[in-house]
Amino acid sequence: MRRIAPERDQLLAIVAEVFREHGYEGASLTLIGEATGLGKGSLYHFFPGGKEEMARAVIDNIDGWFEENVFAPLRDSADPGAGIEQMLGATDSYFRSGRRVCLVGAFALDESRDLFAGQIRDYFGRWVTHLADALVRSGHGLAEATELAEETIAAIQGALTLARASDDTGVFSRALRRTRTRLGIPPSD
Amino acid sequence: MRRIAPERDQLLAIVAEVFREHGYEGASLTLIGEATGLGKGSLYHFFPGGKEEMARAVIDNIDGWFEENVFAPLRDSADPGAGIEQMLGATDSYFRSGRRVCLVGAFALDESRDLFAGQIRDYFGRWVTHLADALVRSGHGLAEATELAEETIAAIQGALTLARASDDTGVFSRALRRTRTRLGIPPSD
DNA sequence: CGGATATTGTACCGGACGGTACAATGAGTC
DNA sequence: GACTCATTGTACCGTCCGGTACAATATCCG
Repeated sequence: MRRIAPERDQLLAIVAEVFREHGYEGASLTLIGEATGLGKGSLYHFFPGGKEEMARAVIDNIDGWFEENVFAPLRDSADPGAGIEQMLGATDSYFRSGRRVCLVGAFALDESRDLFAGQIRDYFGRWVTHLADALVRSGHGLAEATELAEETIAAIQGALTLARASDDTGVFSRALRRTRTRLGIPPSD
Repeated sequence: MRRIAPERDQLLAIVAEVFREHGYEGASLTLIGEATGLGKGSLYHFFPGGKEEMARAVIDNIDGWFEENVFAPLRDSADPGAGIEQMLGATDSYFRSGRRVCLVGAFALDESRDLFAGQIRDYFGRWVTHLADALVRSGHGLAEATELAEETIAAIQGALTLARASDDTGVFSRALRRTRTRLGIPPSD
């Protein structure tokens, strides 16, 4: 019986960082090898499908993290407002207040989208849906909740782009603060 | 005396499209050659600095287009509201209602940002500044106008990401509609 | 121990990459 | 026509790309 190695998460996190910083095309196997300390032999042992499988596993891993730390609070919190606040906190810490970029968002922009279209659509779709659900449960109408949710996720993604473009994490913090206000969450600081 | 070839704009537009679709790394000289119908000889004749100079020229060209069609109306329109409406119209048509991606935004996300950091910061900085100016002239306080401007550009960028991720141009249209409402511009349709 | 299986390092593959060299062609000018 | 200079096609460069092959080594388990 084989154990599921817990280091796999750590490995995927490192690979994710390479994809995040260099994009799908820019993340060469050499870079991935250097970052992980693994040679091609090992890399292809863990990911026989090569680079594409690595990226797919990375997206799945990110998706799982969001499922657990972002979507679950939205879905399961008795108080939808508290769930939304948990989501915003998790989002802020995940993106390191805008110092980190959204890998899925970056993949969505260039041609690598074609390879991972399903996973990308899923990730954003579930984020919007779960947030909209929470908003409905906190009293909004369905149509308004859906628009508000879509607006929120777009605001986060846009703030990441702008924060990185201007090299100013303030952009991201301000975007999150505005989001809290708009969604009726009491400001955290 | 040499004429400034008017075809240069057209050439840059084609090269821009390749960068837009494939990203900086993904846009190979072969792809650029095929799209433009030019061999390497011609390409390196027009851009002795190679791919990097091509990208720089493309960003400059885009910047020029925005200067003329987006920033100028914001700056020069007697009625700031009309200027903002012109900016939104130009933005919608430039991004083809979300079918097209923002090249500068895409460059901002991956490592190619390091090469073009100045140009990227400039592009977004001027966009935000000019919009904030117009908002001040239409009666907002400076602080509020700045936040509103930053929020607007982030909303546009995020909507582009989301539209592309979900393959749904409705995302972009809805974002523009919300922006009009938030900025106090009467809806156009 | 032994044997099986998981993991690794290394050498190698064909092809594409960005870039260069340069001779041939084109077009405008006197 | 002859000179000039812009433009182009082509062949080539060294390097890195993603991927494969495979033998050597760990690791686990009986």
